[in-house]
Amino acid sequence: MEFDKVLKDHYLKGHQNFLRHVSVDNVIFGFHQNDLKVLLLKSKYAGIWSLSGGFILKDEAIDMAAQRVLKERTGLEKIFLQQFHVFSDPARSTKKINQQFMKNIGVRMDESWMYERFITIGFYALVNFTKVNPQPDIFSEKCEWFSVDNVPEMILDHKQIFDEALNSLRLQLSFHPIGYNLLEQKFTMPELQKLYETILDKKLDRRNFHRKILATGILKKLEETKKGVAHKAPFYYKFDLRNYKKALKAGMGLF
Amino acid sequence: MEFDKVLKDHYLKGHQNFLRHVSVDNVIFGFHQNDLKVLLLKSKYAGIWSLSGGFILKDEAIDMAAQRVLKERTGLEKIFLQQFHVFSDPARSTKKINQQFMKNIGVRMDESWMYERFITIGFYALVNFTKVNPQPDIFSEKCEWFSVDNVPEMILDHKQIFDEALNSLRLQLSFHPIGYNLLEQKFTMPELQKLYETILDKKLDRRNFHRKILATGILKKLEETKKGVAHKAPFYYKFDLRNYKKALKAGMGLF
DNA sequence: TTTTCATTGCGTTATTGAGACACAATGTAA
DNA sequence: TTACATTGTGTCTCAATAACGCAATGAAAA
Repeated sequence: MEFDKVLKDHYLKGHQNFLRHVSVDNVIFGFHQNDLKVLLLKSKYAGIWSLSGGFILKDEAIDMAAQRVLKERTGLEKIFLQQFHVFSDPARSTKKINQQFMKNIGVRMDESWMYERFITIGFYALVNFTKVNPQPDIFSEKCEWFSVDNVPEMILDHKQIFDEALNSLRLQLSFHPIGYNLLEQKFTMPELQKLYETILDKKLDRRNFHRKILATGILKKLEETKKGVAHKAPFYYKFDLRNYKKALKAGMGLF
Repeated sequence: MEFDKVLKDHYLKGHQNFLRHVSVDNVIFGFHQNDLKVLLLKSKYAGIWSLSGGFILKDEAIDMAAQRVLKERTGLEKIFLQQFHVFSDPARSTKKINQQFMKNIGVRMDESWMYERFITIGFYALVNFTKVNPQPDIFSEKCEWFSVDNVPEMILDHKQIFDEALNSLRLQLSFHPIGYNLLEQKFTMPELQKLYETILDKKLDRRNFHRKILATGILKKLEETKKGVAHKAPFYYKFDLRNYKKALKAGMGLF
């Protein structure tokens, strides 16, 4: 089926497969070159950036729906996903944007479930940046990473959803395996520290960070050091998954 | 309209007013006689206890829906409500219970939106026990408080929702005005301590609690003491709302 | 009236933890 | 061979926390 036909079909008959009025939106976080990033899509029709969202199959749990959408976007499976808030303002799907869509797609307001009101459940995802191969889906023309402190204008209330996600990430830092999911398997102490600093949005003392994080026992030091740096080479570390999970359950109250 | 007619009408035509597939469930907490309690309803038709739930009007935000449902149940308005989790297992509305309902109410499975799949958004509410006048709604025969460590069997996944609510309450203790909403305006130090102990599910040192909580500056000591106790009478306190709100924003990391 | 006793308010001490900073070690680049 | 940015480890100070002592209170018992 050619593209326009697929899209029109989704607008006219999608409600046969999906629940009406409910969607999921994923805020996909990655960490690269000491910078926390978020993956956004540019819609073909709206011409503006948005989160990666999708709908819920009639016999599917929302977590599964979020996983499925995430896989379509990143190719990754079994990713860490966390629901954090439901956005339900009746005015959040504004008429203005819908009318733009309507004109572009050629489906009347009264013909499609897509123009009805939607309640969306926000998830945040933590992915390994280097393992992701961003692929725009059929509704999008581009798919790109943005630094979290330099995001573009977004569709609907997606900026608000993004802000909430970042805030939730901050609050749940002590209870979720954020480092484990965002970093490479091997990483250096400065990299881990930068991740914490970015999420918490504050500077931490290098030496105290080192001591505190080691004291938790969640790290295993490797003998290998990083190559090609013009100064003392830092050691690589990896997570001791057993201890890490134990520590998270108790909620390590660092920082 | 008589009762049976109202109910049947809701089953057959409710979807004209409410969103399909989405509901809210409130876990209503109160504190009385040094005991944390939860308000439950006993359904006329299922004959088993449940949380106070409801549906979302076609042009209503979920928070407003939760407030509306709460008012119908407790008579109270402008109550502290916090969404904490979405429950979406496709199997959560089990056929077994629906069939029981169906027989009792006399509406066929294929006739009613009420038998379709529901995703529910969990809220917890903090209310002043003495201001509540529990009133069963038209679907319920009874409405009663239960101690949180002695709850009865509940319908569907409501026990799981309740457990999650209690857990969220624990995690958010430092960020939400839990004491302010659950206690009387005037309260004693032992009462406040018992509330914290119940929610955290652990004993706290009486003297250290006293000192730490006063150090935050969120309390105002009154000159009045409690009457009619067979030992040294504790002073009454009330919250210094200005300082309390300021402290919550920063998140006081006590206990 | 006096004594008893559970409980409260306030205080002291010992231990732990956090933050600030010093300094030697490392390894590429000048 | 030296300079230099950065890392790994250690120390010191101060504040916060936990553990415990004791006198004061006031209704109930004697």
